[in-house]
Amino acid sequence: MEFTSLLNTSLNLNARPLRLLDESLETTKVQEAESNFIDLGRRNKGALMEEIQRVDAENKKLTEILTVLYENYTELKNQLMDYKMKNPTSVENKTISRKRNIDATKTSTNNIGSSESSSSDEDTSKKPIEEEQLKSKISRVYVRTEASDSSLIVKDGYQWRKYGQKVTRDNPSPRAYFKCSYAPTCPVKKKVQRSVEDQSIVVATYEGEHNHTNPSKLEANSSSNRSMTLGNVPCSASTSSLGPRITLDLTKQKPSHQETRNLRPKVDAPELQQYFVEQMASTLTKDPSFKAALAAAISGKFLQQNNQTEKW
DNA sequence: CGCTTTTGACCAGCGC
DNA sequence: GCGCTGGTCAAAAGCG
Repeated sequence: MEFTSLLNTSLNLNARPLRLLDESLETTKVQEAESNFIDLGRRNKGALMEEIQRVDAENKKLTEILTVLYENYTELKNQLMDYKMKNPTSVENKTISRKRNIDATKTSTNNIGSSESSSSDEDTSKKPIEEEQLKSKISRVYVRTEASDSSLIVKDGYQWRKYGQKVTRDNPSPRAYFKCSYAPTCPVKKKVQRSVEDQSIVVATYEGEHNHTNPSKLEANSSSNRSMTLGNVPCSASTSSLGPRITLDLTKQKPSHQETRNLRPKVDAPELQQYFVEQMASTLTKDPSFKAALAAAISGKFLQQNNQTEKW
């Protein structure tokens, strides 16, 4: 995961120069500032450029620190996952029944950060092959939504038909049952329920594999799209009737990260890729600090361009 | 009118 | 055998 290197942490760079401009305004006569704002900018141009360079260097240092922190976090997370894989029995209740055992295993892994189900039983040799195959096709995704939003809808690009809803014992929020309705023969089912720990997180459990292509992919392919590569993560941007869309291909990673990929095999599923993309876009657009930073960056860019045009 | 959602009833597995 | 629980069915209601 090289997301940190892809993140632009320099969004606040322009905040300081703007503030510097305001401070300069206070030291000069207010009337002069109002009558000749641009002239003031010229006089402080040297100081501004120096400040920008200083902030830029500071930003690079912070980016490096952030990168190191994220690498340490990823390393720790991998070690934790590795430990869980090697000691699966430590989180299981051995006395519960086989059917309930599956649910118990799911519940035990019902934490943010473990984005998949990796249930492994001790008596695997006794189980039918079909059940094993079915279990291997169970995947889980976590969707952060508004806690007040009671609709258990997880947009993953496929068409789902709700066929039931049930209140379970271990969770006060109801569990919704969905079947894939895009193809009549598609056996995929989906269970959606809010997390017990965090009501703003919706847990979607997928069972089976789609025997058809993702409808949203067909739509995306039909529209004009252009591809680009951000670091090690290829992605593509496209426009559709629903608005601009950015797609990250999370299946392509560096060879040195094969271990990490093995720990999260379910991310290869196309519906999960779609889900992650939508979540990232949703999180970014909902974040007010991101909007503010983006606005500051854009306004700063305009200010810089104005100074350059004044210069010519 | 056809499709989707809602919701109570029903069924199967399991523990006691 | 009975009760509990999760999962599914199907009729009714809602919606475009």
